[in-house]
Amino acid sequence: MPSDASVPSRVRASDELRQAALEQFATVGFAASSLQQIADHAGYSKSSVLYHYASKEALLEAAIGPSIDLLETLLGDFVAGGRSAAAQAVFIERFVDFLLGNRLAVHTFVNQGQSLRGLPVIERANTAIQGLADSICADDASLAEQMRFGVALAGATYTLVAGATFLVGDQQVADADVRDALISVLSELLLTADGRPTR
Amino acid sequence: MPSDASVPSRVRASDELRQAALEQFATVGFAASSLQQIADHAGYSKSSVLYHYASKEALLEAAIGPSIDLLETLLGDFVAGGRSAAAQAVFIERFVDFLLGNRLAVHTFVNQGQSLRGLPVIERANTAIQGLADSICADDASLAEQMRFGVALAGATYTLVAGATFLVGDQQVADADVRDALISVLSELLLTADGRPTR
DNA sequence: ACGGTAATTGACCGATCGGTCAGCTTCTGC
DNA sequence: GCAGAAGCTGACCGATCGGTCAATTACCGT
Repeated sequence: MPSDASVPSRVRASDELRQAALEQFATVGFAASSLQQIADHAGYSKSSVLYHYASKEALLEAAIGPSIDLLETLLGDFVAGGRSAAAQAVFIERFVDFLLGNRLAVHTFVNQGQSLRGLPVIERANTAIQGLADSICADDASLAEQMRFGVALAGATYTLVAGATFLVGDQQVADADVRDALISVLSELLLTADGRPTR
Repeated sequence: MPSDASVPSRVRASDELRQAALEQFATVGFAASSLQQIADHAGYSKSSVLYHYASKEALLEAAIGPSIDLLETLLGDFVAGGRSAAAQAVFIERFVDFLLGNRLAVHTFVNQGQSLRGLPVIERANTAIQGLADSICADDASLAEQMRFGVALAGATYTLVAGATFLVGDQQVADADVRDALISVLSELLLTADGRPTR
C-alpha cells in the first residue's frame, strides 16, 4: 500500500467526505446540512457517504470528535497545572492555538451545542465547555467574572469563524496576527489578577 | 372590537405563532425549525401558521424584523451623536438594553447571519451589524481593536442567550445584575480611550 | 488470469419538508 | 336571522430528507 509519507498517496475518500461535512456543519448547521449536499460538495454520491460513515450522526462524530479530544486534553492539562496567572497565560496561548487549528469544529459544537443536545458527541462537547468554564472561573466568581468568560469563549470563537463579516474590508489577515490580537483580547478578559477594578 | 388596553383582550393567534417561531428559530435554528413544530408549540395547526404568515420566510421576517428596526435606529442615533467616550458609554448602555430586550431575535440573526445569507431580512441584519462594526471601529483600527468588537458583540449575545450553560450552577440571575455585569465587560472591551495599552 | 474484497453507485423506502386548497366553524355588521 | 368575512383545519401535493440494498466497478494478492 502506498502509505509512504513522501508519496502524497491517494487522498482518502473518507477524509474528503469528513472535511466537506465539517465545512457544511459549520457554515449551514448540522440539521440543515443534507448528506446529498455533503456528497456533492466532496464529489461523491450520497451512498458513498453512508458507506464510509454509518449515519449522519457518525459523520458529525468523525468531523468534530478529534477536536473535542484536543479540548479535553487541553483542559486536563490546565486543571492539573494550577491556576496561577502564569499558568493561565500559558493556557490562553494554547487555547488560542487550539481555536485557530480547529475553527470549524469548535464553531460547530459551540454554536450548535444547545440545539443538538441529545447527540452523544455534542454532550461530550458541552461537558468539556462546562469544565472549561468551571476551571477558569473561581467558584465564588462574581457575575461579571462569569460574564467575562462567556464573552471571551463565544466571542473569540465567533470572531474567528464568522468574523470576516465584521472585519473592515475583506483583506486576508495573517493567522499569526490574528493569534496575537486574540491572545491580547483574551488576556484582558480572563486574567483577573492584574488589579483592574471589576467596575 | 375588544382592543381596549385595560381588557386583556383575546391573545392574538398571530402573536402566539410569531413568539413560538422566534423561540424555535433561536434555539434550533431557522432551517431546522419546521412549521409543524412551531404550530405544535403554539397549539395550532400547520395550516394556521400559513394562514397568518404567507411563508416560513415571512414568519422569520415578522419574528426578527422589529428587532432589526430597533438596531438600525440605535445605530443611526449613535452615528449622529458623535464618537466621544461619553457617547460611546451611553451607546453601550442602550446596546445592552437592546440585547436584553431582544435576546432571541438578536441571537437568531447574529448566530445564523451567514448561513441564511440570501433572505432579505437577514441581509438587512447583516448590513446593520456591519454598520455597527464600522461605526465603533475607527477606519484605521488595529486588528486587536477589530477583534475586540467582534468578541464583544458575539460574546455578549451568546452569553445572554445560551450562556446559562456556562454560568456556574443554574440559579436564576436577575436581569438587572446581568445588565450591570455586561455593561462592565463591554465597556472594558469597547472604550479604547482610557489609555490601556493594546498589549 | 482469477477470486475476493473494498469502493462506489442508482434505485428505492417511509417520513417529513414547505406550501396549496377546499371546506368547516365562528364571529360580526346589518 | 342571515350573509359574509375571518379564523382554522385536514387532506393533499411534489420535493427532499436519512437510510437500506443489490448490483457494478476497481483493485488486490496469488
